[in-house]
Amino acid sequence: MNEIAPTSSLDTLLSRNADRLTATDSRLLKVLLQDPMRAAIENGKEISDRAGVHPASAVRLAQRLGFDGYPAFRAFLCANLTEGGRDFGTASARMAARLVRAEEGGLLASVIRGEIASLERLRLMVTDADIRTFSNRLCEARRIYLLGQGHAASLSRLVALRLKRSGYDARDLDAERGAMAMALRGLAPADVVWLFSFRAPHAAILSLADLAHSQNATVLALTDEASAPIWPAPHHLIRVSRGEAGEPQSLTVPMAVVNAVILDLAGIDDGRSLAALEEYRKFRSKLPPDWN
Amino acid sequence: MNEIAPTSSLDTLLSRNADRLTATDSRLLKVLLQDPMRAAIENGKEISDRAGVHPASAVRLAQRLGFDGYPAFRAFLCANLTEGGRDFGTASARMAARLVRAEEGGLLASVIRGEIASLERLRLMVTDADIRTFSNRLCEARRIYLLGQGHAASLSRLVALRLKRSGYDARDLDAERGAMAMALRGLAPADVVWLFSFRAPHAAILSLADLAHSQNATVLALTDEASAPIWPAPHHLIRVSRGEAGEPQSLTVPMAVVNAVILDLAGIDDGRSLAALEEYRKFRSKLPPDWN
DNA sequence: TCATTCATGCAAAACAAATTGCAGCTACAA
DNA sequence: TTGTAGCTGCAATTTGTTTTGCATGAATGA
Repeated sequence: MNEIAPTSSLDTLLSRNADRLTATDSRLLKVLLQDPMRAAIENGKEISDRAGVHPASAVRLAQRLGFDGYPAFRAFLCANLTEGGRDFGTASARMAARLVRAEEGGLLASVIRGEIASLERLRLMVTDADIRTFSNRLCEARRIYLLGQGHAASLSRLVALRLKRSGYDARDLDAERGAMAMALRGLAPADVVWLFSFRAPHAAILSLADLAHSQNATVLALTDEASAPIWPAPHHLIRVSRGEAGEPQSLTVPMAVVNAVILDLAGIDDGRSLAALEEYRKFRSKLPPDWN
Repeated sequence: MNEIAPTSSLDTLLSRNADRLTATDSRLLKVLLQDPMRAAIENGKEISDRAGVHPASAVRLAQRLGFDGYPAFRAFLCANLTEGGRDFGTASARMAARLVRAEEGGLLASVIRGEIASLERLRLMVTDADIRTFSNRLCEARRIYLLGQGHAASLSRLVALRLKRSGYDARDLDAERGAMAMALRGLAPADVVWLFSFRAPHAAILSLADLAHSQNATVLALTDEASAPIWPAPHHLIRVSRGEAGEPQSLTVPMAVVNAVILDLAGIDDGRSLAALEEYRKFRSKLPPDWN
């Protein structure tokens, strides 16, 4: 059997063989193209059942298109799907879509609308009890380790800074790349590890979750809907939506969550946060004004 | 076999059975969670091969999680993947949930209200023309240097990351602490320096403004009302209010501004941003899933 | 009208995946 | 040390999927 050039797409493949395709093939292709994602997941029998044709026809279609057999065809579909990025809503596609929509009432207004809509949705997805759980764990923690990757790293950095100013021993592990083993040396059951993940979790996140579990430390996680689950499962998880309406890259929603947690923390830690903040302010005012 | 409630997510499923899971299960789950999409496409044998365990272990994992067998588990993964991506919960369900929670004036609700109020005020303080000025300068820039201190550093980090992904030569100077002289070596009139300052400007901000002026580079600044003036004065300044109503430490408002700028940039740079984002996505999809 | 061609379904065979009993192994407790 | 429980891989079995030979029937053209 002749082999399929890895670059050729399903479209070109179909148009090249358009004349050779039969009525049954069309029925199959109709079903197949209607939901390529599903087609990539199912096997030949399921597809042909859905198309109302015999499984043998699926095999013959694959062969007519130049594949060795149905499995080879399915593999091709999968490759097209994951690489070709059918993967619903790519970053650039979403940005483009947004550019179009931004017409009405100006760009900034549209961004603001989106952020507000995302915040409104947050109200429905997270409860005060979720916030309280997080602040309780932080309050009890001996030390707090924070880790995020990519955009989430900006957030973990911010949280580390604010927790430090509130008198907590917080460490942003992203700031200690390359010396992470050193930083994590003393990870103990009394410690809390707080993970931030907004897409597929980076290996470092999973490794840290693993390590934390093995050391019996408490694991908190703040993720979005797009994020794949973290394993081992965190002890406490807040999952927010950064979706559709909002600017997908924005950290507005997760930032609102951490703001609420840090604020709640100040309410339950018997003045520890407030005292530390006050002390920090005083200390800072004594320094020459150009110090951090 | 007990059946899986259709609502339960993989997360809850895993945490519910966390204690029953074995070392082999973890190896499987690690592989599986690293690329759930791929896992949903592959069969039990392929997954277990990739995890380096016997196919039987994949079957047993599925059974331990309460499924009849591996195929049932895979079906569950697929359902999670296709539904999770889409809008879960109907509009009416969300409306109902909202009515229940609308009354309570909890902490999170008040944080959200504050953030929204701040965003509303932003609309009045900044115009699309301001945004456009920034995006124009960025678009023309040969190279973009970013600097923020304290909380603002989280923002400059985020902006640097996003500009880089949009195909611009952006450098977060905070990441190069100690080597700043090195990083700024080639600062030229064609360059843009973007400063972020939300309180009294740190000495480094002022020095950089000074240096940029002496080299005839363009200086942009994003500050808040509390910030003392930057001197020499930046060529373009956006000043936002993070005040009273909102959580004063929050970066929501300045982040909305940078989101708008980056979005506007994509609209005026003739596809440069969109092409770079697309290329980045493609490149990324070719890497093993645990790379950043 | 008849012969040829080709698409299709059927069913059997070949192949691949999933499942399960079994035995070896390890960890832990008595 | 010995026993027990439980995890794991192997291999045989069961179950499911894919492929192919064959028969049917429809369409085309001589």
